[in-house]
Amino acid sequence: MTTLGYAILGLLSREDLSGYDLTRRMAGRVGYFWSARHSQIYPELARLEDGGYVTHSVVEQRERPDKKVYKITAEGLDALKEWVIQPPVPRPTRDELTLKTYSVWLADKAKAAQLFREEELRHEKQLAHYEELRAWMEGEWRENLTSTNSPEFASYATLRRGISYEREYAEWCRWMADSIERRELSEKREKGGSEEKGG
Amino acid sequence: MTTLGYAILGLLSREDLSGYDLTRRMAGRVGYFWSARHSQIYPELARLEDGGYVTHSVVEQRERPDKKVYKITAEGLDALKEWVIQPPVPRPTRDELTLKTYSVWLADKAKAAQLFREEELRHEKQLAHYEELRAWMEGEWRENLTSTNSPEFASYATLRRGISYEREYAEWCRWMADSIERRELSEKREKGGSEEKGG
DNA sequence: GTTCTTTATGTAAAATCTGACATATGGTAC
DNA sequence: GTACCATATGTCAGATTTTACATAAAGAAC
Repeated sequence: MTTLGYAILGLLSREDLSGYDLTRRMAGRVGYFWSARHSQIYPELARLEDGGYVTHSVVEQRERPDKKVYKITAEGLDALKEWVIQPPVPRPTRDELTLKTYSVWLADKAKAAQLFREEELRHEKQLAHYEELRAWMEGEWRENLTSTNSPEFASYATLRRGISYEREYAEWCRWMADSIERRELSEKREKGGSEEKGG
Repeated sequence: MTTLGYAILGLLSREDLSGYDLTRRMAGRVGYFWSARHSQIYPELARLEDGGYVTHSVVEQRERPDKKVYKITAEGLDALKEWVIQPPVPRPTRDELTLKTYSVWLADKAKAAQLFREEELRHEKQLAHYEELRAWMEGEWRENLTSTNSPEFASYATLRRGISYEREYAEWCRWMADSIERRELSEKREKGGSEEKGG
């Protein structure tokens, strides 16, 4: 079983869904920390059905094409429960912006500062969106959040990770942009202001 | 050009290295936020040389096998400088522990709490290691860190990202473990206080 | 009526990455 | 002397992921 398989089972454990529904979910919610295109999802669903983890039934629709709605089986639910408590396989963290940072000493400083400023904004926007969701959840789900046995708690916990992740990232981007701007300014001042720059 | 190619150029812009050296670097430093095995690095070096981004010379050694030492070219350096200030291609964030969290409502709570406790420890250890490096850098590189034009500043900036990333992750794991433990306790209390379980 | 969009399900080619296989030098441990 | 380890460079099979190709129903826009 692949991680993608468990991601799909995680969604199907909450509600029956079609491949198309799953594809949309994989661009939100779970998709904050896992994602897949439909070209990965359809074949994976076939493999899951082969393995007995899901079943499907065809639902005929009037004003839309027919769809296959997938349901998790008892075996699928057991596999998912077991997977959840296993330590995650260590995967290397790949982050292109941090990799670029390693070579930032070579870069045009004005453009570099702008890059980090833009990324700061991007992460702050995502953070603001998450904070809205959080406020909504804490209001709407007040009772459900008191029990770790509710899917609502699980969604909330995932969102909390998203919030602290985005906040941390935005703050680091701000520190980077500030650092570059501040030091460029002080280096220009040292040179005497009206001079041109050199190597 | 692939991101891996730029990761290699980033290392070669600081010092000439062999494929073997690069492989070791990719498991540290840069490797904190990008990594590759030697089976990826050797073919990529050949492609980089094909594209004119690097050249190599064979260095004969007495007590070890000969090695190919790679050097970045002017074209390679230009490409790297340009890449650094380009916005990173948006990649989906994949994090298996957070994905597991989405299904934690199904899990055995004692085992789930233990999982997050272990992950908390793992990230705190990594954090402690990074903090040591930070203290060393701030002492040893005091002068170099005042200029954004030094590779030392770039290394330090990358490390700062590592530090805040690990701190954020450890804190969230702690919050998760605490939440699960606290709520499990209160639910047991509600069921009838005659059986007392620890703290 | 033709084009565009949303819903809906697939396949295929290519890129990327991991894990295993393969070879060779020379030092140290037993 | 032989087994193991660090150095050193490669290939190949397979898994994973992305991008593009492909089809089809029905409504909405022009």
